[in-house]
Amino acid sequence: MSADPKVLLTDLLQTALKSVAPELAATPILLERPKQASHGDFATNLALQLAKPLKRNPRELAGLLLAELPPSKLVARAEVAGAGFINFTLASDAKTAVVREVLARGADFGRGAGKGIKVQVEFVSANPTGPLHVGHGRGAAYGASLSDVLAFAGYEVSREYYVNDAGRQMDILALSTWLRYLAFFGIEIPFPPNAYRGDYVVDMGREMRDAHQDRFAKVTAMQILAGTPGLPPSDRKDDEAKQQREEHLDALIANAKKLLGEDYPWVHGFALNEQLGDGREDLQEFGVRFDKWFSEQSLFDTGLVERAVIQLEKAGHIYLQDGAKWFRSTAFGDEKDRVVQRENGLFTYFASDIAYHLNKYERGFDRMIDIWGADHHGYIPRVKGAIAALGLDPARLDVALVQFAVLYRDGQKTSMSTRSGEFVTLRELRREVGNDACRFFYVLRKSDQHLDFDLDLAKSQSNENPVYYVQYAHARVCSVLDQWGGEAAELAGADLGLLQNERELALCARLASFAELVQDAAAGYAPHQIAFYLKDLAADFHSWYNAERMLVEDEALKLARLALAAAVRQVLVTGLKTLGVSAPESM
RNA sequence: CUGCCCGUAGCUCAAUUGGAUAGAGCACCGGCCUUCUAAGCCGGGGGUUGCAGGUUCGAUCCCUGCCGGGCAGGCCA
Repeated sequence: MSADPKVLLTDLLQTALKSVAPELAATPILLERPKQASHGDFATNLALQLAKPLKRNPRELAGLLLAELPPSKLVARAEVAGAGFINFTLASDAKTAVVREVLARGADFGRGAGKGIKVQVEFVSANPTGPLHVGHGRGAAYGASLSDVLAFAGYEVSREYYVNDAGRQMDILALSTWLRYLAFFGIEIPFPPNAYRGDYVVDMGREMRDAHQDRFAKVTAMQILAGTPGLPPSDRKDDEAKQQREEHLDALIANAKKLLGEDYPWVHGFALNEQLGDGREDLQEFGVRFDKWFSEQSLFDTGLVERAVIQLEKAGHIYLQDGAKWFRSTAFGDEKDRVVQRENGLFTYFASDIAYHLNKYERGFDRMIDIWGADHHGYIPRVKGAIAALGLDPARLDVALVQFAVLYRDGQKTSMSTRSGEFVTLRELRREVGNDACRFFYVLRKSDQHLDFDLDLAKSQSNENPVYYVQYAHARVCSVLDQWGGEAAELAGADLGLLQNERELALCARLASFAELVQDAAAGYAPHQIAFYLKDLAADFHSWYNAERMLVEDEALKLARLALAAAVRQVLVTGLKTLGVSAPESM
């Protein structure tokens, strides 16, 4: 017998449909759980759907369907309501059966059957040029939770971090580190304003000195500055001054490469590994793990970037202009064409990104999800365009945009400038509010919504804090089961027919909707739905807890209630786990 | 100027993807601890879903036009 009432009702309706309107037997049967308890446990709009093609009154059709509906012991009541809905109320046996199922399946309750669909989720992918900040934190929390929800829903998930280890930004970091290192030997030039100025760069310089003494310091300030255009006055903000600063920086990088020679890759690699390692550790502490760290440099090393551009060229989507190679992305809906190879022969970031996505497709993922900061939204048409131009299906790629998080303290916005060096790092945020509150708050909003992150609320150990509210429900169950002291096996045989009051049946209905919710959250890339569900489940539990006692004299009733409590605990644990939040046994 | 996203209770946000009387939390008011954890519960007030049209049995959701806010528009990443 199918334990799933939804499947049963679908079958019953199918039968009724065939006899009422055989020509429309293919009409999809939608069953939803009404928001209002008075509308029963399930409702269908089938009659409303049929009304138009049959040109008949929906309420009348609903009545005909009801008349043809085969009877079932699990259905206590079925009635026409509203504009033509059919509402079903389940027999209480059918409602409470879920408790036994939760206890039997344990951590697997709610898990979707394997779909055999391979999904890759790429997220964070921050430049390893400094500490992760609170914006990356949201991408990390969202990506990790989404991945876990997808995996739990039955997809084969691969979590990936794209490491931008090639390109100018890394050179700037290497230069910055070297300059800080040199300062320890009294070799100093004015520190470029557009280089990386954070304290962590000074720390890396110090580490270099401690490990290698003056090995990289056999130069003079004069040599480093040789041939550079110099810096314009710091108060000049015009375009010409900005450009001169960039040229100055590039000249310094060129000098560093020349002066360090074979040591330059060492310095570059040192800075990269330090920052990448720091980020990896940061994320690991945050409960965020990746299956693969994909190197951008490897795309150049294996010649894939070149191959990707050649492939586009062969397909006729590349043209030459002003000495550069342009991809005709306007042919694929982009606003303007984009350069893939510069006049100086260097490939653009876009070129390696095309290669990266080509590589993803070649690895055979059925679906790919890129999680980007919302400021990159303009980048979507060109990437999808390039994928289409390569003869691949862009619909297999979804880009999920994550809006910025704004921190509030004492009702005031806190600054998160990345330039000044006073930006708030993910690590600082985690230390201040704790990993659990961090993870939960980050996914408490739809990802494409701006997030106001209230630091005071996240830290408060009070009923205002939704994290504690959910965790507290879990701790309460633990406490009661602990005081009972019996064996879990005793609960499996409890007489669930004794669960009869409204709050108990509501709790059962909530548990029964979990698997469906997981599927919805996965399909909509919406882990926030898990968070809201857990809040609702906790609320149902707290309400029941205050209204009824579990440890009552009546042995059978006690077991039934404890079984329900244990089932609630299991789903709380499962749900919190997908969000990366702990479930403490006492608080 | 152009493109994308957003606009829901005083505040922060949901709304089963087009469903029934639009829901929570905070804030405000009033109750509940000699009984399994009061980090909890129960009750109350609070809305023309930015505005104006359109599509249909039915719109917070889809289409058009305004108003307001955010982001983007490099041979940067």
